[in-house]
Amino acid sequence: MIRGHPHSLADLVQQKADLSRLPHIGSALAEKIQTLVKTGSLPALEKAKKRTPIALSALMQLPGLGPKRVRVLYHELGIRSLADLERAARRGRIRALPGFGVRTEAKILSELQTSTGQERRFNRLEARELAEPLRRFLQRQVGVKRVTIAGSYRRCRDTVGDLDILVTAKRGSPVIREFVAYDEVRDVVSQGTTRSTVRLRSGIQVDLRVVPEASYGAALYYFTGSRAHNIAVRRMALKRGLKINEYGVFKAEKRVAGRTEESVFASVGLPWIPPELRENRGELTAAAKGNLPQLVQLNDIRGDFHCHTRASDGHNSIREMAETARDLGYEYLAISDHSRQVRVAHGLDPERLSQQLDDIDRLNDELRDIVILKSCEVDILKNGSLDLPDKLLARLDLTVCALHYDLHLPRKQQTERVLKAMQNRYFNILAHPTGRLINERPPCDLDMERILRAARDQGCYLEVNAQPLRLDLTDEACLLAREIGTGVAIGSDAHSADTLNFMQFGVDQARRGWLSAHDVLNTRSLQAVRSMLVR
DNA sequence: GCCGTTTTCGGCCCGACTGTTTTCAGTCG
Repeated sequence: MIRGHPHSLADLVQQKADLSRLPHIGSALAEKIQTLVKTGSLPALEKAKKRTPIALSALMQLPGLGPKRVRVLYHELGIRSLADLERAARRGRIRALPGFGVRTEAKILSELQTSTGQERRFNRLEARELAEPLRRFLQRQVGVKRVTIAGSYRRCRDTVGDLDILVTAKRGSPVIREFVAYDEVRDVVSQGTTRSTVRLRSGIQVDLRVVPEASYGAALYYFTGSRAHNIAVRRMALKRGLKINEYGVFKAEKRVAGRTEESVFASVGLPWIPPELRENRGELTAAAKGNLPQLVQLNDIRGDFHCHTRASDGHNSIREMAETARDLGYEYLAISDHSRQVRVAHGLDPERLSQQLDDIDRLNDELRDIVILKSCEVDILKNGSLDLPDKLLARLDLTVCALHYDLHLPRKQQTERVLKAMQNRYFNILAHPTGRLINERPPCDLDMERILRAARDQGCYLEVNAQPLRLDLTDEACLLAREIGTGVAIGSDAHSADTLNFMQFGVDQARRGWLSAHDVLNTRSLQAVRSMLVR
């Protein structure tokens, strides 16, 4: 709850807000949070640390070991680290413990060999490339009707830890046997009659669930999650004397819903909630009040403000990019090559940019059904000034401004840097605001709330960068933008014509942040965009 | 430790798979 909250709880404590009004925070936690913020330490935590070695939590990371077994290992054998565990297992001391046996001991040893301890998450493109071939494979199996990838993949999270696949099939279908025999399977974790778990060579875990067609809606709902959302809805059901499981909604023994997801939601008096919102961060209250947002869709997108050509580090010409954009149904496409500071990407100096602007004029005279906008991905220099002279920026239709260097500045300095850049009247869109690269580079330290407020007040926009490695803003930052009332622009940041369609990933991210078409600049007509960009 | 168009006390989502134990606890999603 705290991690997903748009505001820092420390700020809320300073403002003397009543924390116990937040969901899942009662009087006890509110008091502890206050103590933590005010004193920097927490007596209850220190006490718990004394009672239980903190290292024990590492043991629970191992598949098959939970709190009960770790407790036995610690109390009976004094095991408090992975090294202790391995030693005990090799000496055959674990098999004698109550609740353990020879097989469990062997499994522990084998997990110690294979598990790295830090399972990585996969970005959306990686996940899609692993999931789609498997989905097609399952679809071909005898007796299979539907194959749907559920879980965080369906909720469009920026990364997924595993794949959850739902299959509806006739009784007796060999789909699970075929699943564990899939070519990419490295090892089989479990295999039953209705579900199975495997690990693929890539390291990703895949959970397969097989249910009859009549349970499709209930199973899809259950398997989509999130867990927190499911638990909250099952609670609502309990209050109505209903039970929800993956087979349907039940009143006593009688099945009253479950063929579709809509029927499951209806059983607790709610409209269907889009998967992207199912995180138990307010969607249930909103749905109950009829206040769900009308989420932005790919169809709403009328143009793209961020793409590259061969002039900097892209792979296609302006014409090729524009024609592809036209084929995607866009009204406009802004060419935003790098500015000179970004030398590794062959960034444009004033002379080359000005040549490009002339080229765009000529192409616009020639091309029909698409307007090319003049833009540039202008570097924000360390002192907060822009990398190109105002005189040249004035010739552009818009700018997409970004940090590429000095990403490690302290929070205050980094924030001031961006705020100063934003004061330039030619600054329009802050591209990939935090600079994070998923699994590669952490976000830079920015006071996002201040930046969002300043952007709103000065008529600037923040980008939701659609590159699967970036997805920056995060969904949480989108939520904050929505609350503050700051507009966003979804940009593909395409470096080739065939990746202009990464736009979908950006739209998904905006949807997770509850944004509607109204909140997104590039759902507007060209005429509206032109006037909205003037500061 | 949270929560309450039943409740300020007594509940707390639900089911599959595995392995150990002979009917189920532990773990997981």
